[in-house]
Amino acid sequence: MDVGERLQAIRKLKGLSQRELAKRAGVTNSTISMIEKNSVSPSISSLRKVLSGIPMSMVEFFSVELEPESPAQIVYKAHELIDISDGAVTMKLVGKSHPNRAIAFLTEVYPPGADTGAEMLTHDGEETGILLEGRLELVVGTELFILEAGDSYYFESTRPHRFRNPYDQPARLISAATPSNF
Amino acid sequence: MDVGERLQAIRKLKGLSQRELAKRAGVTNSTISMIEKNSVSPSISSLRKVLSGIPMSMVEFFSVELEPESPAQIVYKAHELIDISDGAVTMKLVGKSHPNRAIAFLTEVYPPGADTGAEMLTHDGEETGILLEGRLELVVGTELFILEAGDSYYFESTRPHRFRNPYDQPARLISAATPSNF
DNA sequence: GCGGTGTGTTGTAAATACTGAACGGCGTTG
DNA sequence: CAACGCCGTTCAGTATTTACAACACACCGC
Repeated sequence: MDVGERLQAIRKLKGLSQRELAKRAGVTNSTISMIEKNSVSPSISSLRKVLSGIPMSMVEFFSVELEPESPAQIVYKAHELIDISDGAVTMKLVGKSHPNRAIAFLTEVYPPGADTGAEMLTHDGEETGILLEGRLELVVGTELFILEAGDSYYFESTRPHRFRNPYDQPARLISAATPSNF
Repeated sequence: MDVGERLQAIRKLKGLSQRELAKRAGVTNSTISMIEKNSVSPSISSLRKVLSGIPMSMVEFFSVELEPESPAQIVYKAHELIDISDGAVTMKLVGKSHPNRAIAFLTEVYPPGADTGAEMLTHDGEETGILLEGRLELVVGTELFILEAGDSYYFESTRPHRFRNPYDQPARLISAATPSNF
């Protein structure tokens, strides 16, 4: 865990010089130099000042991955999505070549009558989505919502939930959940 | 962002006294006291020493959620999304009442000529999305992609990237990123 | 060659953080 | 009520970090 190395890598990634970053951060260039050379261990307040010039949060700073990423497919045509349909509901997952994805991003179609099941779903994480067309019924906890095209939702997946399409038109939506369960 | 308050909350959560934590961490109790009272801003090295006595990483320390969750709105009508538009690009965020959301889920519109800027973006996390209509140019690292309606993408946000719409039709897409930067 | 502008590094003096040894408060035990 | 143990705070001295101002080097235009 090398603070100086991290700072230097991030600074260069942003294309900033020590002086430029120092000016934005409200510290002197020598401070940046010494931090990067690990000849000092900056105080939290001064590191935070430095990061504010990037800008970047403490959490980001300490969790940024410095190693170059492995090559993976980036763009997917519609037919390249993984079909993980469950029963009547059509679900297609974006990013098949990302085995350790953080986000499950999918397009879903609920035909008339489709349902995630009478038993409410509960799992870890958070989920969100937006309805593109049709109407859809969403139950979270004891609350029931009727979603219409353009409506969106966001809730903690630990709350019991259920999706259902009791209408006579298919409902099409795009959703995201984290952490990914697939 | 109150370092002292965080440290005290975490220490008490672990059932440690200042002296006990100090002993495990290899610092003096007065150091802990002053950090908790915010009468000093500890150096990275000493904060790291302190955290090693818990034990806890820097990332954990800065990302721990101290407040209990408040009940939040679940369903949002189209007009209830937060507008975080940046220049020409229209961006609307789902889940305004989730201040500590894990996912940034948004609808974006790139009018003709819109661009995230000549300077490539790099930040923590991963991002994904799907193009609903129009065409959009995506650059990741040294690769250039042309997205068409129905195409999707998925990549690590640490890779320099840029979105641009050089075409004469607006591009509309839905995206998800984690962790949320907003 | 020169002067100008950019880079990162390095002395020194001032500001800040850390240690070690006090202190006062609080509950328990004799 | 003393004596003890543990708690968190405070103070003075020491150690570390920071700002300011130089410095050395590289590049560019003239």
